[in-house]
Amino acid sequence: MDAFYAAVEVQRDASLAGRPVLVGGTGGRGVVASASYEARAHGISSAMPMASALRRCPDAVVLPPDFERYGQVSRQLMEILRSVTPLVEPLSLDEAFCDVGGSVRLLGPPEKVGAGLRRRIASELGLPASVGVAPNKFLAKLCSGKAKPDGLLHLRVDDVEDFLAPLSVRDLWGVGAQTADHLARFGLRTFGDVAAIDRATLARIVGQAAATQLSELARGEDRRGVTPHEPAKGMSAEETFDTDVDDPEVLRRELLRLAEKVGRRLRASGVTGRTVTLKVRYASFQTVTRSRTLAVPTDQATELHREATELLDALRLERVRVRLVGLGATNLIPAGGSRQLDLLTDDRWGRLERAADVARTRFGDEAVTRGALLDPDADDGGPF
DNA sequence: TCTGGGGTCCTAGGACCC
DNA sequence: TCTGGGGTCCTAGGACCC
Repeated sequence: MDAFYAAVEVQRDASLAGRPVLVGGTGGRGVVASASYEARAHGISSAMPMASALRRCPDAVVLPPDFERYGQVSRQLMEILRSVTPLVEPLSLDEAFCDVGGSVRLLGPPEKVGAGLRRRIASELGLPASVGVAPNKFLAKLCSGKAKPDGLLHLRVDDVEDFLAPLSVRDLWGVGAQTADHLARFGLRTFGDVAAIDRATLARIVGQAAATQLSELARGEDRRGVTPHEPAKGMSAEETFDTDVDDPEVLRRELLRLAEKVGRRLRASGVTGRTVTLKVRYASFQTVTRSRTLAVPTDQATELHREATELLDALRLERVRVRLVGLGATNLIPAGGSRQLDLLTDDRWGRLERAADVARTRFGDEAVTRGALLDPDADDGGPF
């Protein structure tokens, strides 16, 4: 999808059409998550601080993100894609790979399928989309990027080499600003440069794994299949404060809120996490993580919070100013694997949190809250 | 008004095991 | 008569993607 969040907002409010629209953080430290093409004409791009964006374009309309809405539209989008093939692999809310190799006899050539999808997305969702049609995932993604905005690009096998050779290494999946600079120091600026260099030399520059990947991608080779359902590897939540925090109680309370969020999502997905990670970003922007792997995986906020606060205490912050805290769970394991343990132990926290899930599903997210999260001046930082 | 939030993957060192 | 060679897991950091 093109400028997805901004486009959804424009579709919802026609008075925004033709105007520079920015979706993103509206607080002092917000960044642009999505910018309409009118805003991009002013040099605005996503991830830019909102304040800088507004200096470039003071007339821009700034809207906070509405992820519930984007999620709804995303589900409709994926349904449209799945009407063409069950082999749909979402890459994010607004992007997916579709393997239409098996649908040719039924639906016609892939470029015709792509054009049809664009028409349906425009008429049913009222949103612009771009499509890349190519022999593999990497090339298709590359083409969809080159097709933007609101276009379709079909790359035929015979044209791959000529098409790729002059492209910047920045278009290689996995090459960002840093790696591009690094490659440039060795005279590697285009796909052609990377394709031509021998792999052992490339490995000395970017490491073994990256060398293999970049070498193949630069030649247009990508053997990855389209896989509809990859289980999540981790779940996390983090919060950047409007102003830096040096009060340990505030940090602990924020971690409790984040633990609730992560715990709920673990339970909703039916998984438990064995490794808990604390993330702290200091005012200096230096970022550290500390993690601990548990003997028994958990999906409970109380336990996530306890581990995170222990890791926090071990940092011995001494009122250092903190800009962000985050909490994550990785090493995910399907829940229920250790149900016997629940029978043997007194699982009151687990029952309590599952009951709260049910209440929140029925009565809304605000239905159940921890006492410790209600009054900033109350409590000792412990749960409830 | 300097730098969000949710992810994935890779590297590298150390512990530990056979 | 001072120390091999895997393999796996854990931890911390960093690059990158949307």
